[in-house]
Amino acid sequence: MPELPEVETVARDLRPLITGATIVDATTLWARTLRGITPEAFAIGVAGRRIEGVSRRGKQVVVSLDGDAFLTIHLKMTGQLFVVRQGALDDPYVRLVLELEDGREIRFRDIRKFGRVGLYIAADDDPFAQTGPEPLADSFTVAAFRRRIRGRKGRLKPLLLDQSFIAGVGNIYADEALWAARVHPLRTARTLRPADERRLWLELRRILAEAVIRRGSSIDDYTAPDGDGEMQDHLRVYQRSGEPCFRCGRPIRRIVVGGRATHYCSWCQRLSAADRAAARTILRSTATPDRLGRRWSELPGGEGSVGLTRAERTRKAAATRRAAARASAGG
DNA sequence: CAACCGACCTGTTCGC
DNA sequence: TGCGAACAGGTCGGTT
Repeated sequence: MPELPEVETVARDLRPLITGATIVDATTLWARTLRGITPEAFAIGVAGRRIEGVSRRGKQVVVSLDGDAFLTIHLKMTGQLFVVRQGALDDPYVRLVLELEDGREIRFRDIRKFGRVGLYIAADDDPFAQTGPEPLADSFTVAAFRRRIRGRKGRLKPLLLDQSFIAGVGNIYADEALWAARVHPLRTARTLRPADERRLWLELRRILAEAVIRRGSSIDDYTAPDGDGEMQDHLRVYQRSGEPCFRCGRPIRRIVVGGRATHYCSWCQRLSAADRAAARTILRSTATPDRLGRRWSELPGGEGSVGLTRAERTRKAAATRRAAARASAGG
């Protein structure tokens, strides 16, 4: 589930590997991977172009090419990028291959086929016209955040996930930022006081910056060309349903907001009476406390550490799969 | 503008 | 043991 820190890591890993290389051909193995262009037109469009750099905008990797062209790569949930020598082991999940002049190839691997690659030549249209500001940019000041959030009427969780509001925030870092700022995910934007706005702005940036340093969270299928991140070991609420809150020890709760799992501490993240009344249906119908189980050592009378929580088992299995994917990608 | 839904996809986990 | 349902979640298009 690549969000801003994961995509930033992929872009940084890729940059020294492919900058200066020239693309000679493209092979599309799943046509819908391409956004609004046929495999034939795409291959013609990229052939002969030199890669001038790799950057990130929101959750997309941007590969700049000569002649005012660029590629956008959205990894969505399971997309991965690898650079391997041509003739590396076959992999059934590779959807697009960019062949390089120097005998290597860039592979876009994507189990669930949600990922999309776009080619833009000579600025026909701006794919980022609707994309919100970069939360880690210097220009994203607390004043800028306040200007954007004021006048919004919705709840904070969906708002943080709205890419036209802020670019790059996904389910993991939205939950983490709200927990760190002690703001309830169902709180409405208009009820935020200046101090709440400042904490949310500060914690959002602090957590995203920390996650970039830690190379992102390697959960499920996410990995970067140079290997897994470690932010998953520093998450405070995400996927910790039923486990104790790191601040107050009460169990983390899980609700569903806008179809997405949302984790929070009902003690540390308070809701006003008005917001609670408005959110009563959500809080009641989707609450699933303790569903994922907790560490034995933390149960009353529990002794020692017997086994792993479900989240831990899942992460362990996922790490094994990622290692296998890297091996089969030849890198 | 807000909120929700189904669609897009596949692999893993869970309940029966 | 096996099978199907539920789940994971980023975004888009559509509806209320």
